[in-house]
Parts: sequence; structure tokens; C-alpha cells
Amino acid sequence: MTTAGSRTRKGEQTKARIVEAALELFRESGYDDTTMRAVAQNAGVSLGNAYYYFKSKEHLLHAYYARIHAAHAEAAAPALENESDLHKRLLGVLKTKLEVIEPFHRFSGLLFRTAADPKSPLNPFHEDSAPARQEGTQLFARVLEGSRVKIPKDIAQKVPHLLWVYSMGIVLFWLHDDSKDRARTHALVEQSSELVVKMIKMLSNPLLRPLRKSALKLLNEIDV
Amino acid sequence: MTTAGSRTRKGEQTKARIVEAALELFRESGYDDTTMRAVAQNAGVSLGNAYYYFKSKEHLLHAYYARIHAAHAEAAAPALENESDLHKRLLGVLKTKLEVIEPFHRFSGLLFRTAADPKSPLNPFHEDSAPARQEGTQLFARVLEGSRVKIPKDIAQKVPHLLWVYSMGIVLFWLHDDSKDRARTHALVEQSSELVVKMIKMLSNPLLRPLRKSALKLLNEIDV
DNA sequence: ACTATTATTTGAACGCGTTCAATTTCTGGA
DNA sequence: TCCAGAAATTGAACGCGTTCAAATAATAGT
Repeated sequence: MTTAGSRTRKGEQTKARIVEAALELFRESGYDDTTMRAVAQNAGVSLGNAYYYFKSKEHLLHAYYARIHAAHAEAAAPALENESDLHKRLLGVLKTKLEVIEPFHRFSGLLFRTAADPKSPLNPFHEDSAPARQEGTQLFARVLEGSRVKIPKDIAQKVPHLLWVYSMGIVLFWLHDDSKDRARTHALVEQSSELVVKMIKMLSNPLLRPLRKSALKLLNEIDV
Repeated sequence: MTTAGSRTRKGEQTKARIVEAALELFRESGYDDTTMRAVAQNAGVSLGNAYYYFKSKEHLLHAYYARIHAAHAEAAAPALENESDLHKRLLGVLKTKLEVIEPFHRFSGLLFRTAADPKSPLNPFHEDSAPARQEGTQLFARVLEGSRVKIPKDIAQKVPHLLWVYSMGIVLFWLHDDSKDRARTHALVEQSSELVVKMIKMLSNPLLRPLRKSALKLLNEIDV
């Protein structure tokens, strides 16, 4: 055990040094071109030592995920401050999302690889991601609450989560988008958000009640 | 050039031998545990020679995909034979898809993890997957053609591809589905297909023309 | 049949992520 | 202060996917 007062054993400093070295190299050269040997050297540590603290190269990215998440939550706040138009609110959140994640586009391979692996704790649908999922859903709940749009009661509970899934779809598209300045994704965000808002507003239409009920039944049965 | 009559140079036989060796080993031990050296040896060929015919290990899996798709196309044919109801046609195709891919669910972590990487040639949205993508789209074009549902001309060209993307979404859900007998995915297929058909039928409604136009504009701008 | 060109095949080599037995450094109790 | 055990650190080694210069076999033109 470590001394009573000291909060960090020596190892935690080393671990921090390795993380910082890794993040710097990832930022600089991307994930694939960053070798564990380079990370170790950059941290002033032996190769084997890096593996003493991180089970694998991918595990080094957990720190990154946390940073992305925090950055988006912070960046999105102003867009919700003084705005009551639902479309503008939604658009603001999605645009800041794109801004925040843009520097990480070069990681897309890894991001989506882990994100798509059902067994990976980084997977947004994985059990371990429940907190992140919940935070994301809450963000979209706030987007809705701050607007003056009325949501039918029966589906009100589902919509925020559906918006989060929608945003995951945006990210999925973004991952594959190699257009200049991510132009295609920006077009997608601007226009699909408009569509989404239109549909949300339409949902109160009595004509669409059957459709709404079908959708609700579906959501309940697949346990989303 | 090869002689007039002979349809296959020698190389194509070698290539076939390598594919067969690979598929056998994949089936036996999964993707990750099958080494290129084992494939080469199993095919009675040198390691380098395998790379002469296949740019990478992942390229060998295209053959696997091709077989799955062929199996699906064959299995789905009866469901399209004597049926004109769009929902039943769509449902038939999706259900047979689930049946065909079910044996691979246990490999999904290994197999589809790499497939999800935007840079991976296995990714369904990757350039190298264009043929598979096209075949898939054609299958859904057939689903539509055989039914009596009228699709508005402006979007007619887009719908088959959208249905294919929809089916990819189903597969993505399936990957994460650990419910007994894949019950959640089956619920999703049954009910979402109903919804999809409803929406397709609704699309001709003049009231929805603006929505249709917006969607079309979106699709064109993001180049889908 | 000879030759130039192209297609095929080889195996060594490279750099990578990862593992591990061995070594050194730290730490808390006698 | 000393020492046993735990924590931290090392670097060599392994197996992997991939590359490549060189060697060999097949082919087409003369």
C-alpha cells in the first residue's frame, strides 16, 4: 500500500505520462501510424512497461473518448442558451458535435471498429456505455424541452432517445465522409434535422396516429 | 493473353485453391485464428503467392461475403416467386437474410468488427464493396418490381438503395442482439418492414410532396 | 526454335502488437 | 536498519500481416 497521505503511487504518474505521450502522437500522426514503441519512447519508458499499464493499444484511447464527450457537452451549451426554435436548437447541438469530433476523423477506423464490436465496452449500445448513452439522451431531452414544440404524450418518452440514435447515425455517416470540409455530412445535418423537426411537428397530426402507434409498439417490442 | 479456347489461365486455378483453403480455415477456426501462412500452406502455395492474388487477408473474406450473398439470393427467391404483396415480399427477403446469416453470429465479433472499419475493404460502404452493394440494391429493386405498389417517379430510383441501407441497419441491430432466438431482431424486422411499406405507400400522397422533395434534395446533396 | 515479355512463384525480411521471464525499485513491518 | 514481498520496469522474443527483389514458368512474336 501507499502512504496514507499520498494519493498516487509512482505508477500512476508513469501511467499518466504514457497517456499523454499516446494522445500527443495520436493527434499528430493518427492511430494506425502511432506505434506502441513510439508511445513508450515518447513517455520515456520501455515497451513492456506500456503494456504493464495498458492491456492493449486500443485501451489507450479510453482517455480520448472521455475528452470528446466532455468537450461536446461544454461546446453545445451556448447553442441552447437563448434559442427556442427547435430546429435551430437541434442544429446547434449537431453542428457543435461535428466541430468537436472533427479532429478525430483520422481515428475513424478505430472508433468505428470498436464502436461496432458488440463486445467492446466502447460500443455505444453496450451495457457499459449506459452512462454515456443516458447523457446523450438527456442532452436531446434538453433540446426538446427548451423549445415550444409539443410532443404527443404517448411517444414523448421515446423521442429524446430516438434523437440520440439519430445523432449516432450522423456520426456513422461522418465516419465514412471523405468530402472536403466534411461537406456531405454538413448537408446531411442541415437537411435531415429540418426533416426530423418537420416529422416531430407532424406527429401530433391525428391522421398519423396509427403510424405513431405502430412505431410505439415496435419500439416497445425491441426494447429500445 | 491466354489461348483462344482456354477460359482460365493457370493463375485462376491457383486463386481458386487459395480461396477454398481460406474458407475452410475460416469456417473451422474463425477469421482471427486463421493465419495467412496457414492459408498458403493449406493451398499448397507460398505465403507471398497468396498475396499475389489477394491484396490482404481481408480481401479473402470478400469470397465469404459473396457466398453469403449468393446463399441469400437463392434462399430469398422462393419468397419472391408467387407473391405480390410488398410487405410479404420485403419480409420474406429479410427473414431469409436472418436465417442465412444466423450461423455466423458467433463470429460476428471477429468478422464484422473489421467489416465496420471505414478503411476495411469488407466495409459495405467501401469502394471495394461496390459489387456487393449493387447486388444488394438490385435484390430490393426486384422486391419492389414484383409488387403492385406504385413508387413516385422522382424517388423511384433511390428507393431500392435506401431499402438496402435499411437492411444493413437490420444487420447492425442483429449484430448486437443476444436475445434468445434473436427474438428482438425478428420483432424489429416484422414491425419495421410494416412501417417501411406504409411509408412507401404514403409517399404518393400529394400532401407529402414537399416532404418527398426535401428528402430527395437531401439524398442528392449528400450524394447517396 | 529462339527470344523478349509477361505472369507467376518464392522465401527472406520488416515492422508491428503483444507476451513474458527476469531484473530492479519501492514499501511497510520487524 | 534490514528484509521479504509487492510493484514497476526491462528488453528479448514470438507470431502475425505484409512487402519485395529475385527467380522461375508461361506465352507471344519472329
